Amino acid sequence: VGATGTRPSLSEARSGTAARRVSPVGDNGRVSANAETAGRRATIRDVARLAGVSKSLVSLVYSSPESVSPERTQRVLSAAAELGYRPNHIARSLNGVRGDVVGILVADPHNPVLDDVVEAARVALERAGRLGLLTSAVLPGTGPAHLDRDVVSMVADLRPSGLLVVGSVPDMATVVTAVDGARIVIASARAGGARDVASVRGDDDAGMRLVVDHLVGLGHRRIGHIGGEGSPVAVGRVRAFSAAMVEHGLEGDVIESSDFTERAGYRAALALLDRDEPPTAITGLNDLAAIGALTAVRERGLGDRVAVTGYDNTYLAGLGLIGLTSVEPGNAEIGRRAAELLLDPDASPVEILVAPELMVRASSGLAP
Amino acid sequence: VGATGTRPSLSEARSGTAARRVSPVGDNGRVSANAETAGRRATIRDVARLAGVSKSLVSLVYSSPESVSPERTQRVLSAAAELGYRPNHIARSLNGVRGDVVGILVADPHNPVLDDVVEAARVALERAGRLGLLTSAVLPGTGPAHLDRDVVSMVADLRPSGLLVVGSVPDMATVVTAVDGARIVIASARAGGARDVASVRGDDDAGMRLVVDHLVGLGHRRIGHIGGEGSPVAVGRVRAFSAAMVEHGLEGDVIESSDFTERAGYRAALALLDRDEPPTAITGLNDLAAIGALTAVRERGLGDRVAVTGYDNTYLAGLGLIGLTSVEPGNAEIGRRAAELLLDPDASPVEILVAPELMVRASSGLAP
DNA sequence: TTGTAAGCGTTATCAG
DNA sequence: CTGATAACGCTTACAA
Repeated sequence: VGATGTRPSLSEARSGTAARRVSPVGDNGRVSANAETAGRRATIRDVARLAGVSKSLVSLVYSSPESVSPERTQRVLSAAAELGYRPNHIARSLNGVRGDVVGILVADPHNPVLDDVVEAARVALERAGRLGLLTSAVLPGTGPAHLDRDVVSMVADLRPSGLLVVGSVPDMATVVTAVDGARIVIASARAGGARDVASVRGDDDAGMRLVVDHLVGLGHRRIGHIGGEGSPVAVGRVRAFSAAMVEHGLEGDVIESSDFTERAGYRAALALLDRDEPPTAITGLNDLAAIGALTAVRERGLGDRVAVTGYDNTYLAGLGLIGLTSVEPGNAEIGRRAAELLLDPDASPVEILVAPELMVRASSGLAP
Repeated sequence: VGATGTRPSLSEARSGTAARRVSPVGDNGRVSANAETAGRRATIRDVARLAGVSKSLVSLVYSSPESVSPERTQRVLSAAAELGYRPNHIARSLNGVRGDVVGILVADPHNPVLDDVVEAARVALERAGRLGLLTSAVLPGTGPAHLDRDVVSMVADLRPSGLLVVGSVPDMATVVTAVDGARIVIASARAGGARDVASVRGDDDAGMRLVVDHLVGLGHRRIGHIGGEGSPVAVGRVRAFSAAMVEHGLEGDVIESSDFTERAGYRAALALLDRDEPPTAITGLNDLAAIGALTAVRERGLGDRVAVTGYDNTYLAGLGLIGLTSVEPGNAEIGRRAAELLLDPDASPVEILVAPELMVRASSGLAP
């Protein structure tokens, strides 16, 4: 999964055999307890009754197994298995317990970059035996994105032991106060004003430097950048681009783009190409804008004279028909390290930068 | 009460005074209310005290507002606002109430097609004042995808009034029994064996017919299809393709693809082009496979002789450098109608097919 | 080790 | 409309 350039699509479904039904329904003959459990989820009480122990003991088996005798533990566990019992995290959390639930709040489910981060984090959480609850924090639809406070407070009520925020969530202050007490880690975004919040993100300064070094190494001197003021990420990348250019004694030609879509990238690239001294290389703040630029460049027949680079190394960049040089920000590592930070009880609110890598493809050739 | 105006608003961080922990017992005297609420979420009791009404009345205001006098309603509401009170859905659900929560279980968060469905559904749910909780139902990582039972049972414990399953979730039987009693609607997948479950999906038969009609209309006679046995969706589309061909008195050339990635589509297309009588048009079961095919076709310089079509009309298809003719399955409508079905109390477990639309782009031209 | 009882925040019921 | 009380499933003192 997640191999660069190819990605399975929607259509694959898991055509497995219908899984064995571990049902709470009373179909396990001899137990007299089963009459009660018909039609509803088995509770701790049902388990206790079947195992012939007390309710508290059952609870103990799950919370501190070491303090219960192996024999009784076994009795409880097999009773639980027979009834298909699963602890009710909801009821548990009502008690104020910060248990094994970890909330994952993703800013934009559409964004494939965030998906990669989330996926890696979920794997890490699952390995650690935690229950990662992935939710979308942002309301879709009308107007500018805004925080879904209902969802946030619901997750908060669940008393997660930690909260992983992936991407730029609109109103972090609310989130922070809502889950008051849980550890928070932000992935793929800046911590912003939030206090005592750890964050893990890609090192955009290093990434842009990789791009510029690469292009300068190819002989390019006049290099343009399509970016702008639209978001913290965009602003950071513009700065990083300019700084990297200065390191080489060059001045970058920055053009602002209204948004960061293919179309906007296309238009911005045309504007750059129409300059008196047009750039021989164009860097995009993301892959989509860069693809728009690439389209413009190829349309003008400049495919082998003007280099184009993207950022994020989404699977778009790896498609054969596109072949866009792009910066891989290390999303999997970002996700993994964010999860580690969340799980490590004595981690401090650090800010971790993950080192990026340049994926060179056909779109960036030698300067003319 | 002394609390008036002294309680910090929610947006104001509690950075200043460290939250004093107040013993939860024995403090319900006449002590000013604000002392108690420091450091913890306001509860219905806090609101009742501040508004000078009973706990039950506060509950009533939220559950059946019409049965409470406007004056008291106002008192309660402003007290709630002052305290930053939000009902605790978790506690509510413990009680067995099927309230305004709707669970959304998405099979694969990576899949942009499902994203579109989910987005439309969330908008519809929000319009209806429901709280849509978007979660991922499938565990990432090792091996074949399998259902995250913990997440499912957690959502079930929330006692959602409805459950929207988007995409092909591995073990529907478990899901159905878990949320026993809630209405379930499946979007963008077949109901499978599940009983009494409504479903909304694209009409793939119609979609494939659109494709074949289009190609035949362009003069194509030898038409290939890249698809296979990998999933119910793939199987359905193969059948639909063959049936549509038969309608025109033609026989389709179907080639199986190991998976449905760009790379696999590329290989399959090469195999088709190497036939003794190669097809003049290639239909892919999805956009990604079709893009692989398109790459092969263009590589061989057959770009204007061999037509290629995709399915799903993902944004890949619309990119200028790709320009892939594709079937738009109406994902937004699927999501919207699924949400409607979920909300309508007397909807029956129907199976709704949404009519697709063909988006013609540069990849499908006249037959030679 | 085990059992008992209180309590988490809410809703439902029911007599005032 | 109020106030009291019992659930919901679970945890956690505290007592046996």
